[in-house]
Amino acid sequence: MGKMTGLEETGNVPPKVLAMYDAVIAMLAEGVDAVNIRVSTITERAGIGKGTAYEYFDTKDKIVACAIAYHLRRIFAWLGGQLESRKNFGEQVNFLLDVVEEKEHCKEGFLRFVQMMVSNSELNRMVREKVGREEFAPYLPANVFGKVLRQGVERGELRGDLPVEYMIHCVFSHVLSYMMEIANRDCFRLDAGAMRPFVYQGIMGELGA
Amino acid sequence: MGKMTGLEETGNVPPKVLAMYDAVIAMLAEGVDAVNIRVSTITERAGIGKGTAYEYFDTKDKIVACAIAYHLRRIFAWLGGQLESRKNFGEQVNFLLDVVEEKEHCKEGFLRFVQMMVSNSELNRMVREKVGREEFAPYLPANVFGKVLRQGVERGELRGDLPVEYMIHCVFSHVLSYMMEIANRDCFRLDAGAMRPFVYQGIMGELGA
Amino acid sequence: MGKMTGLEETGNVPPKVLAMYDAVIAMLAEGVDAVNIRVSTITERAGIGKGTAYEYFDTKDKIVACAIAYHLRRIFAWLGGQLESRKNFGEQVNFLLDVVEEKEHCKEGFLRFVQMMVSNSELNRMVREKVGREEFAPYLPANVFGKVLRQGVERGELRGDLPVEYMIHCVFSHVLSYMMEIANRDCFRLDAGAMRPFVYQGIMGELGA
Amino acid sequence: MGKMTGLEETGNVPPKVLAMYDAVIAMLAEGVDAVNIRVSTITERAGIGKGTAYEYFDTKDKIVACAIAYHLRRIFAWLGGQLESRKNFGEQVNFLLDVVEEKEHCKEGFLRFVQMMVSNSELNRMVREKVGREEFAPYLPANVFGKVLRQGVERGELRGDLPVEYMIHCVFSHVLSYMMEIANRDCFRLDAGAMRPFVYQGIMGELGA
DNA sequence: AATGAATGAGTTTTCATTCAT
DNA sequence: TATGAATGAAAACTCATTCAT
Repeated sequence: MGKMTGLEETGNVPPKVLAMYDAVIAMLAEGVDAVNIRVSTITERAGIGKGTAYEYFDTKDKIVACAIAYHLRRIFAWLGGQLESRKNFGEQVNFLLDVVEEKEHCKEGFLRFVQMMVSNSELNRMVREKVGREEFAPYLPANVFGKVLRQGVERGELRGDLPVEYMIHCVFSHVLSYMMEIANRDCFRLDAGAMRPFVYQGIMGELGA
Repeated sequence: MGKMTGLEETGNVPPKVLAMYDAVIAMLAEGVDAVNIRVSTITERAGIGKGTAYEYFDTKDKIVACAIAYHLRRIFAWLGGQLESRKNFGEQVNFLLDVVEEKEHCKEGFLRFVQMMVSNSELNRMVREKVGREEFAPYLPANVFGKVLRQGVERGELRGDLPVEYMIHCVFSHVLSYMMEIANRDCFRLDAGAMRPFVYQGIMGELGA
Repeated sequence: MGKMTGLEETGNVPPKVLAMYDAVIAMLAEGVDAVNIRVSTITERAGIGKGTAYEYFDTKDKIVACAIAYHLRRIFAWLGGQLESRKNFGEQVNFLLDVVEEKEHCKEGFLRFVQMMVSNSELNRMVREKVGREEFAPYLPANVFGKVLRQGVERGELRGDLPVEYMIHCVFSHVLSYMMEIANRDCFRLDAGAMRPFVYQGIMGELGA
Repeated sequence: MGKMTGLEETGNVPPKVLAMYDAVIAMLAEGVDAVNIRVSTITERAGIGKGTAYEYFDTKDKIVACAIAYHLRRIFAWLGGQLESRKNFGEQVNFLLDVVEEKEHCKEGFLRFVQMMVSNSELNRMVREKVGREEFAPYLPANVFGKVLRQGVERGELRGDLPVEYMIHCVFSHVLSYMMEIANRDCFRLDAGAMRPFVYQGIMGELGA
């Protein structure tokens, strides 16, 4: 049988593979370093035999890389859906800042995405390769945000004279830094909470019509 | 003899330890995943015996963590010095964007810093612990940027009505995202180069007097 | 799979484990110090892969401790069987003294037992822990000798007015010292051989009816 | 300078060597396995430099073997002196049983002696070699006990018709087994305490005039 | 397709010993 | 003589991968 790519449509993923993905994601969320995840732990937690992992994947790294890619896709698909359900850009930004303040899976996905961007590890190179493929495009943060921003311009809420690329950059950079500041107060020595209104103002001031 | 911490003053680091740090940093720059760095490789490249590594450090992870902490300190000390030698804020921002566009050590240090912020791996936790100590404070990006921004306000180039914390956030987020966009065109699908003027404008427009 | 304890019933020990036990015992008999036995040597001699050892045991010390416990049980089970097949106490004592004079496995087991009693090494503590368990009770020298002595009393060959505990002590102490004297003529400077009749008389004189 | 043998007269041992011997003996008494004693620990506890150990000894094993030999000599010299200060054989036996019941250094020395007798480890072979030399003869248990026993015969307290060798055997075996039974109740499952009068009687009955 | 016992290459770490000072 | 920094050989242990069932 052909091996998995991590880019399959949700419905197309065999249940055992799904169980493996879930096991990997759960361990990452528990703070286990990706490189320290063991095949035996994955298969144990997935409730399958160790050999079975090799029916679906060639190497351990591919298991983890596919799991991460699958996870990122799921997260950003969910994020896109959520954003589109908000009625105006202000609410959308607030929602993003909320997401970034909570501890859960979405924030974790964001951090994972950044990590993938800035790390040269073999594993992250593999994930980048997957995320760079055409199938993944609709779930790239650039496109998720881009869609939202274009709608904001169309609705007349946002300035029309800025390239959409820069608007994406603007939202992404503020959200990312805000998340890092919250996550690492010690290293930033900023009062992240008190800064939220400024961050909100910063985005709206720059992009608002 | 006491073991190393990675926070020693530059002059206080024994030459063999310095050679080890250099070996680690070189490998990281070559794209070797931190977790795949071998003690035997470090000592070979440092030109010392394998046992010697354990005279100065208890474990391999501590070697790598100290090397990274030492590297970050050096980079941000250098960056601070460079920024202070520019005569106005506009030049300082341009310098930052230049730094971020080049391929070399400073950019690498920035990426390493971000990676440390967003990763939960045991190694990065160790680095965070070091970077969070009092001795490191003057080299934290927050403080390096903070100093520059306060001077800009004093010189009347920058708005005085924003909390310096937010100003730091603003510079840091633009610079960081710009760097990520340049490094990963595939994932962002932005024309990073064409965006530089906008990034510059974004920072100056928000913070300028 | 569960790890070995060294107290499994003979039939329950997987063949690879048995091969490891045999390798350990053979090396001990060859005079290799327990602490100098290498995992790689054990597995080589057992004809299995090194990793396999760790399928059945957590650490090297556990391999050796289990092998010794298994060996002691086998030896004392054999000794008990042999003693019971002799028709009277005199023959039983003679058999014990014979055993102690020969160089082979039984004597080696006896010495191993004594060593375990008088040494505080981590390894010997582990063996003591195993030998102190309920499953091992029937093979403890105290019980092996106790059974024989009680039968001697019942048959009217031995005095009935001594506590069986002391009778055990009496046999054990004579046999043990006789063995040490034979093994270390230099340190005792006794003519061990010439002493055998006296040892025999000592035991019989004290315990005989 | 010539290296140490462990058989030097007490007054002839250089103070640094004495400090090393004490460090070794202390560690053994603390339950550290002889083979796990490290040169660096010995010299640290002795308050000397690591290299200094090699001024006096060729190898680590020789350090430990000499320390044990020195210790045994000191213990059995002390024991001989103590025994001779008791006025009759009954008191001497009682003294021996007292010694064996206490937890301290003398008992430890006895156990060490037995361990040396029954173990084939390289280290114990080295100690045996030392203890077998002429200089050590006066301190061998066989001779220490032999002297006492001969005096008992001369005083008419003990039977004159038994070879002194067997009398030594008799005392040694009872004392040794009693000690082992006390130290390892779990493995012997005897009520060692209650047995003391019988042990005393056993020795006196067999050897007494 | 699914399994898990078996494997051994690869890595960290220890520590006796050396030797320049 | 005394030292202790430097060394590297040697050993335990891990875990991805295979393959017979």
